[in-house]
Amino acid sequence: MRRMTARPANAHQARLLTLLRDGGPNSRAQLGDQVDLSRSKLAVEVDRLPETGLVVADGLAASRGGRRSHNIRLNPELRFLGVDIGATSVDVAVTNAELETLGHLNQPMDVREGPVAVFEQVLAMAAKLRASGLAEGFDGAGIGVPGPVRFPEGIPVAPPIMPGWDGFPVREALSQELGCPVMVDNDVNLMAMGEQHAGVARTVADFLCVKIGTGIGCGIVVGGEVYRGTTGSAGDIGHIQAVPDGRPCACGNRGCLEAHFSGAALARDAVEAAQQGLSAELASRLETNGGLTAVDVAAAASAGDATALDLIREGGNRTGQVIAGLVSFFNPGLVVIGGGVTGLGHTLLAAIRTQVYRQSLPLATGNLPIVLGELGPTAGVIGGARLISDHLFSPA
Amino acid sequence: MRRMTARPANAHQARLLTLLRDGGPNSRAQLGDQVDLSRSKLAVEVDRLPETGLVVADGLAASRGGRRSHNIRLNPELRFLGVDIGATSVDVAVTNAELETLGHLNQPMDVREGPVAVFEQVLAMAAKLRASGLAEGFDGAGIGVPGPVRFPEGIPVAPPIMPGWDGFPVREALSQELGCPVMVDNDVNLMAMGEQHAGVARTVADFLCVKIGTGIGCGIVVGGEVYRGTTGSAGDIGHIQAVPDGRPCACGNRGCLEAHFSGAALARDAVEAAQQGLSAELASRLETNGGLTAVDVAAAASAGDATALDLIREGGNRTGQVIAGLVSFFNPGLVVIGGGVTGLGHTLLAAIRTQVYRQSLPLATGNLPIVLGELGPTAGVIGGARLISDHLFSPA
DNA sequence: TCTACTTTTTCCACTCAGAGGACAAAGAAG
DNA sequence: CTTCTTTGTCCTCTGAGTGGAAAAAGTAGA
Repeated sequence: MRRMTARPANAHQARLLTLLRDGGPNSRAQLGDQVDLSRSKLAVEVDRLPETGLVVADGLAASRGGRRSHNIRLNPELRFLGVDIGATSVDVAVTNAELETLGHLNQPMDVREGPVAVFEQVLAMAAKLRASGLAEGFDGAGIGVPGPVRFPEGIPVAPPIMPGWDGFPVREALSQELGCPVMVDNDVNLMAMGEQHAGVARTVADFLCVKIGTGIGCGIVVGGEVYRGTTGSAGDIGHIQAVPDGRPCACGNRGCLEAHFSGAALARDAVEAAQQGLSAELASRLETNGGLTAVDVAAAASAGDATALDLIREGGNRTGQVIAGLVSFFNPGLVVIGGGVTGLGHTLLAAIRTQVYRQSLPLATGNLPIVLGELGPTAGVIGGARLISDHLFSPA
Repeated sequence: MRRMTARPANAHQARLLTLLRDGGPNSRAQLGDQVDLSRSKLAVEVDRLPETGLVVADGLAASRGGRRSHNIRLNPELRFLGVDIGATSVDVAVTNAELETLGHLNQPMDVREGPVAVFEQVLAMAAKLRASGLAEGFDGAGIGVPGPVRFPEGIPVAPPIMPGWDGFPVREALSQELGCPVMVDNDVNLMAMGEQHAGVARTVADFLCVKIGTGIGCGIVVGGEVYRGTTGSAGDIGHIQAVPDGRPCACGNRGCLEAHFSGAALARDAVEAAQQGLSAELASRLETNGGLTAVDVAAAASAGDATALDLIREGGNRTGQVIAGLVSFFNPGLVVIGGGVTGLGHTLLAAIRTQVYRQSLPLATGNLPIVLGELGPTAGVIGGARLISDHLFSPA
């Protein structure tokens, strides 16, 4: 039996909830230092907070030189589910209400199998996490899918790499199955929210989060809020033209960034190079595994293989050129690089940095850090938990 | 002697002021229909509004079937000054508090002469407008400059085409000279605000406003608010690489959009074409005027000159490619094209549209209008008036 | 142990924004 | 001249929130 939780009654309670989420257990007095409310008003709101089921008392705090204060904290039994559906694998994690990961599962999986098959898998993984004692049930879930989403309804729209998902009511269906509130968003937005909450972007209001996986996307954060665009497709930078008259892309155009550099493109290029005998390292790996992925290229590169390094550098240059344009346009305070190819590490990062710092104007790049994401594969699931907690911790 | 005006005391008054600005004179009853306040509260706020000096009574309204209501309106004596400093000319206009243009002057002028010379000119133009009886004095001024601005302080920063302006305290200096509040912003942002207030973008929350003049810039509006970026240089798209290893640009790089298409680049290309004997039309104009500008190219094009048309088409293609990338990234609800080259009209627009619709994904372009600005050279000055009115009509 | 000082919490009186009803004022329609 | 509608004013009531006083629960030194 699932406990029922209620949304906060007003903006004050919402603010207190986020303070408890981001700062952990806290005394009433300390909360008072952080919000701008009179003692009396604070007492009233704090007293009412447990009625929502989201907050519980937590004993006495240490003395600060006088009477000891009462601690409160978010209900430690609350559980959020973060789901990050990638093109070729799915991550599912359980967090507590403070968005700390308690358990994390990853499984290979092809999104093209369609929503029904994928969610069967996701639900099985969620059940497994529950069976291992991490949760009795879920109080909310945040789902990331690799394509544009009509955000208010939580429905994917015209996702190029996910045929069969167009119009599928993800939010409603999963809410039914899980018996809890669900929010759905593009996976890059979730990654951005994850890095914002617990990663490198904690203190930046305007930043970009470029995710290079099977495809390429970009989370856009404006004033601390994710920007999704008019139809929910903002950040879809994989099909920006990077090479005039370049390679044909699945979208029908030529020279798209994604056709020249992405997990898929990199793997294809590596196979080609191996077959042409350009790299003994890659050729032997191809023979051993029967195929190559970005991971193989990363390994070959760190073994010093020149061809692998060239592939990474060239891809980084292409990506860097596109990012340079976005930096000129958007003037962010930070650029985060993440996704599956993060394993390519500093070779990739150096190539991207070179292009951006060379091509964008000094005013935009002067104080612009370009860094790898801190959270790796957990960014997405933490972002999912963050998404649903933002929803549940806001007034109804 | 200038009257003193005060800022509204609270958000309700601010809301009423913008309603009066955007909807003109209005009866108390009609205002009541538009705001969500009880009659008593509304009466209190409306009664206090004249204390600010911004609002005056305006007789009785027509009956709506019962007792006639009292009209109020923004003080008809209020005057805002809108100043749009371009690279090669300056526009100065006077508006009333409803942001209607009462008088408008334009003069050629080179920004490179520096802020002192330019503002001497601007003040002379403002004095001329005042002398012609349009204003006794100014209650506020909004200034647009062709480069990035540290917005809160109103100080240009590192403007590439305006040497000598870096760090000049425009806001403070002009506030002194004019004796009224002043706000300063990038000229493309002003154009965006102008088109938002009185032009094609009245109903759109997220849009881009591309201004092609001597240089190229882009105003970015997110959720109805201008987005300025971390250092105020957002929208600086003139130096995005449009042509790999293309022409050298003043910024030190090669292939910048601005180096390939802008008022300046177009004029240069036209001269070159004329000298090479590619176009009799352009050659004769070159001989007559001793030089060519975008206006000549526009005239030649509408006379059917093939070379001129080619120049415009190629420029449009370049610009369209860059815009296509921005559309994929930003997913706007509208793209406005404006600036000095608007005279190139539909040839340019068609080229841009072709590229954008071809290169961006259907989800982003499906319902995306790409249109010419409606206000032409008045967009900037109206935007300036809008900028200062937003400031004056918000609680202090 | 006792005393003086701090910090936290509760209690209470007070202010203020705002809502909404009653009613007066002003006009329309017959 | 009467009846109905709309508009504006007045007055009371409510609920959010503030800030002071005092109680509760500590610490630290004599």
